[in-house]
Amino acid sequence: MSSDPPGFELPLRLFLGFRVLIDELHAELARQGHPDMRPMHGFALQAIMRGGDTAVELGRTMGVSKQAAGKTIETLERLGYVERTVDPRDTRRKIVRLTARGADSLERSARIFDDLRRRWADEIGEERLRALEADLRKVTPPDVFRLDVPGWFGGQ
Amino acid sequence: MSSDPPGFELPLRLFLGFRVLIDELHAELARQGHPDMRPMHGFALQAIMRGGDTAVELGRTMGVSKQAAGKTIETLERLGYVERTVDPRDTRRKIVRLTARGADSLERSARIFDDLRRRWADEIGEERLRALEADLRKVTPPDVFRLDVPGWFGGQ
DNA sequence: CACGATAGACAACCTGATTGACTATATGGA
DNA sequence: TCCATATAGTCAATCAGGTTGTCTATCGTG
Repeated sequence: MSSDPPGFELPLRLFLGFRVLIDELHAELARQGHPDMRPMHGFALQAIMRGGDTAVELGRTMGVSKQAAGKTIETLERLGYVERTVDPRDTRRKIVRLTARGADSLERSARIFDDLRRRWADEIGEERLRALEADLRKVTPPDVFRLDVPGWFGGQ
Repeated sequence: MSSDPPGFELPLRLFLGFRVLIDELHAELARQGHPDMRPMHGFALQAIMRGGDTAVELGRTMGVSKQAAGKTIETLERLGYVERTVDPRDTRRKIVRLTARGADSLERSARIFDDLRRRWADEIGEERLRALEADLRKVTPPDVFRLDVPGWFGGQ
């Protein structure tokens, strides 16, 4: 009977797989006119689309402080991916909205991710890829957009 | 015929899987007497064991500058995970070595990772888990320790 | 023995996160 | 109606971890 692989390989492979996909996404995004996009920006834009329409909301969705979310929005605004307008019904709030450029980057990202998935399917087989996705769904939280992603690696 | 899942789910699931394992590792490490360990520390300690016995070497192994590696070593030294001695044959070099505490943290990590892997195997089946690992090996770089991990997310 | 390469340290700077404090605006209850 | 409290956004200080550039000490070789 063959022994199990060491447990430490699994997280590393998961991370490497993630990293490979994200790196290829951004290499291709750069080729398609979005050289300034960073991994975090895609997550933030997604979070903004799904109801994170103010700094506080975005912070809640991404699991960071409202100040950090505000800085991210500032960066995205400077890069031309979002714009802010005041909420006429509550002048404290500043509504964040994707610009055409922001929407374009998300559409291209979706297409590129589909292409990358197809390449993995070619490599390991569509059946195996579906199984891999189904298995990961079993061992990860259901809501894929509640990432709490930024800064959890290494920080404090 | 059923349509493919959207491509963007794959990287997110990979990341979430990674994150779940790392978070549980560190929760358990904290319970076992290593509350100060951060994800990066584990990688650095591993890299130090595998031939990264000076700042320059560690930097090369981890894909960061020697200055960044030096800062990491400083942190690990302050936390009591490594110690530095001068190389008697080359007084420029300062040899980094794991302390007993550093070695203990790696042994515990290995055991915890094995336990976590077993839990995944219970959940999705040993066969499926082996298939998942094998498939990921096909689509990721061979050397699992050359991560270039720090700072690639969001940087520039 | 002198010169080029290497190891480590120091400084300045960048990014992205945090907490704390402050201002302005809403909102709900006495 | 008015005041207390909660909320949105911003500013400032701080931290971690990364970068590049510079400097010194030491090594090793032609």
